[in-house]
Amino acid sequence: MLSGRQFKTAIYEELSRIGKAVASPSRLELLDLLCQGPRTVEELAREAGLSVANASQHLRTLRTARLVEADKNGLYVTYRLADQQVCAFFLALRTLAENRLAEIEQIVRQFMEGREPMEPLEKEPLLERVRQGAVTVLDVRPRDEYIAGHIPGAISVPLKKLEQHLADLPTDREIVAYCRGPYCVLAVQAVEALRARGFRAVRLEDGVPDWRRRGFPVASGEDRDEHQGIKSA
Amino acid sequence: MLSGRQFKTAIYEELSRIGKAVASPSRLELLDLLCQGPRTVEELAREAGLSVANASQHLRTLRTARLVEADKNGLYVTYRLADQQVCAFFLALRTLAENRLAEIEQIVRQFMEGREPMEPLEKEPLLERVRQGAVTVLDVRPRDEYIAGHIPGAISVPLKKLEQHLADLPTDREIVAYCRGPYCVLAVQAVEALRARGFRAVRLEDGVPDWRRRGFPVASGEDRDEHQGIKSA
DNA sequence: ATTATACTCAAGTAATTGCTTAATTAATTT
DNA sequence: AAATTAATTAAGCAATTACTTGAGTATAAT
Repeated sequence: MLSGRQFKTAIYEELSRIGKAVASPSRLELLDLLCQGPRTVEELAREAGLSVANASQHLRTLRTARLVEADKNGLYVTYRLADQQVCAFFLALRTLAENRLAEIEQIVRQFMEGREPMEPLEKEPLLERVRQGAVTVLDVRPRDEYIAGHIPGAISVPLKKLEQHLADLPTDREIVAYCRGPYCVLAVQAVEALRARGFRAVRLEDGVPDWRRRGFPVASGEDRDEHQGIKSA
Repeated sequence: MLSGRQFKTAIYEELSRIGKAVASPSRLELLDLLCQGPRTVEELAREAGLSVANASQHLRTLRTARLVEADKNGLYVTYRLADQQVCAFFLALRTLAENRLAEIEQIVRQFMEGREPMEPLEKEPLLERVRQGAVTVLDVRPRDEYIAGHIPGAISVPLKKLEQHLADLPTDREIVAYCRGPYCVLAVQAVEALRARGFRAVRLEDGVPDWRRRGFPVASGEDRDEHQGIKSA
């Protein structure tokens, strides 16, 4: 028979499993990456700047908290979020941090200083134009992440392959680049590269998880070449 | 100038401040209590079963993460959530844990075993009856928490004073008791006491934060004696 | 079979965290 | 002024956590 105190202790102990899982910067980065789609240990480790052994251990921690799941195909172990709710929770944590910790805005400002402003003055109109397909939308993440989920109508142009696709991009039309979310630097670099070559480009801070949270539809799979008349390889 | 890696490291470091804050069972219990309303250090320590010094330290940690704020009136320091969003975040964490960690359900089952079932078979109809005022609703938390926020129409009968109010309670009408939420034992004890005395009583698992999350209105301040014709002291 | 690859596990260590006790500060009461 | 109360802080210790290195396992390629 459990006493009231024992009961509460046991319950909060369980709740803290989730808390402990998100108490590490590395694990938060891994979760953020997994919000983009499933990945192998090696890829996650590389993206997050961790040793493979270290990433593996962090992933085990996340798995014990039941936030992620893994399965093995051949040599590779692919990790993925155990549930979309985990992504929603990550976004809730991120948003809470953004609202409560002024330091975050400061870090972003510090990173952006010296660069030209690349977000449009007003965010809502941009979202509306993206939603209506009134602009050319570039998904500059690695191809796998695009396939796992992307903004409908967006074309996949991984940052690394941007050079090869410059000829296909419109010079007269506004280009909107997005990547994983507000703290991903891929779209920032894409916009810089595009502007340096004379394109009209802006960055959308939202990633697919943010887009989904707004209630907007998400497409998945390969893109079909009907979009904006561009083939991406 | 911040490199991409430095930027990410700094950002995830910040995000982890929130994670670290909720990585401890004691701090989660304190947050849960603060979701009910502002409290002094001593009260929080007593409710959470912590020494005052220990509670004070945990509260400092929560304050460094900007999740709570404190101000001093005379000898007393009153802590409160820095924002309602913090309560929403706590609920999100709790719900995620409930969905992902089967152990929680097991702990609840273990606690409830041997007791008569006190939740109604269907939860939605109960909520509807509570909302319509079709039942007598008892708030069995300490009076301060009732004043900070309660279900409209509920009357304040702190568990400790339940005995004194038995005469005022209806014997023919269903009584619904609620407290802080699903892991608070006050309403469980209240229902047991009421049933032992022949009342028809059920427990509502929701606390005020859960109720608010459903989008239902929350009342605050002293109750007026028009409700159910009962005066509570 | 041997080698290579992707990943996990174990051991070791440095750093951090959690809790206690005791001292200290700040405001109030006597 | 002295004593009391609420809360914070400091010191100290045990427990936990984070990361590295090196070994071990499972699968695939040669």
